[in-house]
Amino acid sequence: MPSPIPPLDPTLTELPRATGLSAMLAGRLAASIRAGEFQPGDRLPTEKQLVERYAVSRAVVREAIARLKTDGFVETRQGAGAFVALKPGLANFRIAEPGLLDAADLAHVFELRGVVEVGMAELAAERRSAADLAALNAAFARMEQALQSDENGAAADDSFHAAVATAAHNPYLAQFAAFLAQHFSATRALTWQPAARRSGGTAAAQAEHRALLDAITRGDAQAAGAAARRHIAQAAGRYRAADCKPKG
Amino acid sequence: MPSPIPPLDPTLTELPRATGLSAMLAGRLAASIRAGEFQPGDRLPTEKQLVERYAVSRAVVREAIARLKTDGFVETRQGAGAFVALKPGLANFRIAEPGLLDAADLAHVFELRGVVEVGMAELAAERRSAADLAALNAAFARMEQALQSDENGAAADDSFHAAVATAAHNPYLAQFAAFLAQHFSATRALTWQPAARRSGGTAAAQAEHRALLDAITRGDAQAAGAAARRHIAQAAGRYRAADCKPKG
DNA sequence: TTGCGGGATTTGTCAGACAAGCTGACAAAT
DNA sequence: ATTTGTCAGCTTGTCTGACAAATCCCGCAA
Repeated sequence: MPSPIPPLDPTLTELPRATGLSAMLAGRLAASIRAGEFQPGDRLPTEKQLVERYAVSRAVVREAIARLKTDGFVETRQGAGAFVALKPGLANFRIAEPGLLDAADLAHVFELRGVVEVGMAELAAERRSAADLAALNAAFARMEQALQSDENGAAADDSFHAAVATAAHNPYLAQFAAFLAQHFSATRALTWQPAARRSGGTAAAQAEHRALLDAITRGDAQAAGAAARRHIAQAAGRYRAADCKPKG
Repeated sequence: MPSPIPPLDPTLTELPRATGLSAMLAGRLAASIRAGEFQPGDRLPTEKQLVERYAVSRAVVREAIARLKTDGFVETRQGAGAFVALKPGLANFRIAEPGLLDAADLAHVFELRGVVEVGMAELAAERRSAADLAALNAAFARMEQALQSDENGAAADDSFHAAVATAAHNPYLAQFAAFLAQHFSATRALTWQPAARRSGGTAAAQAEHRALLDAITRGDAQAAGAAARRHIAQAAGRYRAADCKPKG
């Protein structure tokens, strides 16, 4: 008889992982830049000054600076120094950790996701191949079965949205959608929780999935976009409802 | 197993823009991960092994690993080693340097930009304030003046698109649009070059700007989205035409 | 004023060392 | 036989010192 205790969920075991002095220093410097303490083009303190100021070794300082460099906040020139980038943070697009966003920011990110999903649905309707449709139908069928048998269809839900991304035939669009979706895994899990089953939320989401699938199958870009827009809006509504529930 | 990565020789450095040994090493390791030579969850070679294989110091190796860490490709655990992230490269969204994209990739990025710009235009039409409209009209007037007097209106063009982003009242959307637009500064400059003036391309772009401005002023989201879509499509067309021109 | 050293400064790289934390194996205890 | 304690070896994190390469700044000369 194996242990009656199920294995720990790896995603729940890594909370306090603010590893390292260099990460802390990088965070403080980035905060200083964001706060406007250093203007674009300004020179940062030298490594020696930072070593003395924060009482860490030069290795730590260099690692922190390197992190800011890859984040696009600073640029360094050998012999000259480290300078705040002209367009800080525009070298790559990054969003704060899922748990660190307040409600307003989350709404904005959700809206960005909606824009991308709508565009993706329209393109998917125009470009879907036979193989794309097969994948979409398979994922939909798995969600349908999960809905009937009270199983958790979150994985099938993910597969469905991934299939839409594939059908749009644009790897950058798909990668960005996956990047954004990452921040809303809790939302999708919510759709398949018992509370949502009882209130009809799960069935409503599935109806939205069906509308999207039908529009993509017909090749109706406008309808697909509208269906995606409705799906995202409803998901936002369900998320807000669940979020406010503890208050009464 | 033979080394899948050829040794690094600083004297044969291929890309002078990747300043530094650590950047080169980081690029090679990232390429290996993308190529699937290391699967998600796999352990990377230890720092000592990398030091011996590439004949660089441990500082270089550590800086390269640190870069991959902030890029979301690897995670390190003290005492255990460095591991390929479960979802490599999904910690942030990044696009290759403007000069390194081939035509197909560029088209995909352009399409992504179109999706975002359309959504942004729709939201701007719904949310624009009086101040937003004033900024839009000011930028449009500057473009109009540049068009009449044969000046370069690229800066005003940037201001106009930035004003649309502001009017959408979503900082994440605006930041992402700016991030993408970065890769197409050449396209916007193209619109205001003498060749475009003579062929009427500049005037056509201005007409598209006017349609977008009118729709946003009226608060007509659908028309604003359509105008933005047309503007991006035309810009793509102008860009392709200019790109193929040297061939004949 | 302009051009040109040349020393001082700063980042990039190297080397060695110790501390902190993990892994696996072996011995001891139940 | 299973569990627990211990330990040795390995790996990453941090510290220290040094040198090379690139840049900056200031004084000097034409």
